[in-house]
Amino acid sequence: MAERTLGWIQNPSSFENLKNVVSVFDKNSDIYKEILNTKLPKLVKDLDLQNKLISELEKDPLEMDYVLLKGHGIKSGQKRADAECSGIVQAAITTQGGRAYTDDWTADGFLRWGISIGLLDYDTEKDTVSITKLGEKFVKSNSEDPDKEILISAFLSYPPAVRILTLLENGDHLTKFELGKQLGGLGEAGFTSIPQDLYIQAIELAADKDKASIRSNTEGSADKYARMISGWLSKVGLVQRVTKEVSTKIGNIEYKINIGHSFRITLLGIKELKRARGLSSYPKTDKIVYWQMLATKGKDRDYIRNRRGHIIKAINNRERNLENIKSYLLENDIKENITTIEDELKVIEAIGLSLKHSRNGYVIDDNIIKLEIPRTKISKTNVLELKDKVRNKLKYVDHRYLALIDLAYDGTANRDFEIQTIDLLINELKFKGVRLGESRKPDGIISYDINGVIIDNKSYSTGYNLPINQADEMIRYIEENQTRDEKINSNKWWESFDEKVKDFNYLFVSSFFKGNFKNNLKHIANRTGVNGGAINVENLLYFAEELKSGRLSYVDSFTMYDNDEIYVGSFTDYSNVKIAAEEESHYSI
DNA sequence: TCGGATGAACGATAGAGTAG
DNA sequence: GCTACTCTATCGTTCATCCG
Repeated sequence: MAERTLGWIQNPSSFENLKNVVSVFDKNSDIYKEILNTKLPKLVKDLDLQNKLISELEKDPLEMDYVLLKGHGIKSGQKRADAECSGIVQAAITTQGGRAYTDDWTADGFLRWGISIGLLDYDTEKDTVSITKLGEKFVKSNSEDPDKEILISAFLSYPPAVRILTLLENGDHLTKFELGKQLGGLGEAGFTSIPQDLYIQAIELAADKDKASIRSNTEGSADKYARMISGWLSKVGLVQRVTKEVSTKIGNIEYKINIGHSFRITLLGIKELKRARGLSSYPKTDKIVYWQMLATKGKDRDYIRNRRGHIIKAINNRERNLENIKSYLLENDIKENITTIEDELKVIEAIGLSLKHSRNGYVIDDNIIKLEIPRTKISKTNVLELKDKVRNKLKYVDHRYLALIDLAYDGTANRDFEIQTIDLLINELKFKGVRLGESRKPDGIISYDINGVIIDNKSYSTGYNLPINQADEMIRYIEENQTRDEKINSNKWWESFDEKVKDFNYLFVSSFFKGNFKNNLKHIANRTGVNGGAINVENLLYFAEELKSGRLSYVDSFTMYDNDEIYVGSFTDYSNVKIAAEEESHYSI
């Protein structure tokens, strides 16, 4: 079975191009003829491939191979911009720069789009795509209003679009960040969302020349999904794009910026949403839920897809309580605790399914089509084990922050790890703070009353040994903060500390610590006279839990920096902290 | 900004190498 | 010479920001 991801679409937005792509599956369309007779012979240099693509297009019925539709990427060493046309769908789209074909990723996006909203149909076994009745109708329609009508019903069969409409339903005016945060995997890998107030802070603290690029370059995947879906919905009149003024406080000053990617529902949107739910005389709209849309990224992708898929099956049009869902999962070789199931239900809701909760349990009352769960048994990795273990211990901290575990172990996610760590400390907890994180600035700082902490984040899949150059960098920051001399560092990052902060500590945060890090912690303290510590992501979350539950006071929390690794030992029901630390290699996959 | 475009991470896979 | 396994180079998939 081919590895595919469906349901989440990054690039496509133009209805015209969407129609071109669906038209590829209609032998009578002009696009079909042009691709077959002109574009492929001209654009595909590799003659073997050209013949393959042409004979694929001449098949009857027209059920085409996903790989040949999408095409492939580049040979190693090549630039993407130099890639030749290698797929049928690539040839269906003329690019922004005026090139006669697009790249494999955008082609993949258009295929995903057509499949996800039911204009195209995907066969998981054969890895092929064909056109649906609705797709045929879309290709044949040749004016704007019927197009819109078809697309509205297509979008209403796409759960993430229903999710966006539902979030806006009560009249809220939401930005792409506010929507993205509540869409899909809720912050997990593949669904990153930028915390809005950190975005505002970043723009406000940046030099004028940098503001525009921060605006255009700071966008998580989920934020982007929200922007694209809202964009489609606004083109068919279900939502309206209205600039929103948002604000946040840094210190005692309130900063305001405008975010253009903000949306409201329209009257038509409310009406169509009701119709999709079957609340009028219309029948309920079927929901297209491919197994391939239940998770998108990471080693545990297939395991999570199965877990979510079985939970959906368990309660689709049948009410079950948590215990019964748990046993249903067990029958399908998935052993999970209640907390995990509760969190998964939130994700299922955030994907856009209609989850109802009553005294007797949970039910999804959508008519779900296309959901087929493969029978192969998959076990979870140690990172997911850790995540689910910590999940079970967090009663106060929002489980969204479990994403920190993914990020800490994902060596490529350093920036997001910094952002989400500061987000946890200032938005979920009561610290004041800022994420700094540019060159010659610490990753972030936090404070509470007179106490301040300089924070350094490092995401590493195999653990962090705090090398001496990183320790020296921390020493430099501590000394810069002590002398506060503009001549030494002109960016004056220390001014982001509240004025009353007098006592300072430092902190390293990573997946887990190993090697010589303890000596380097002591080295930092000896050199600067400032005490600090290192905390692994697991204990960071327990630390947050202790603070949020009130079992640990903010003032007392500053006594924990004693130039060693910080364990949250007082944690109830957690007697094996030390053991877990000694077994750290256990999580170092 | 809109509507994609890009470089890169990382898993999958095929072919080369090798122990037995 | 052959099988079964490992090791490596390349390929394919999918972001997570980037950008004309």
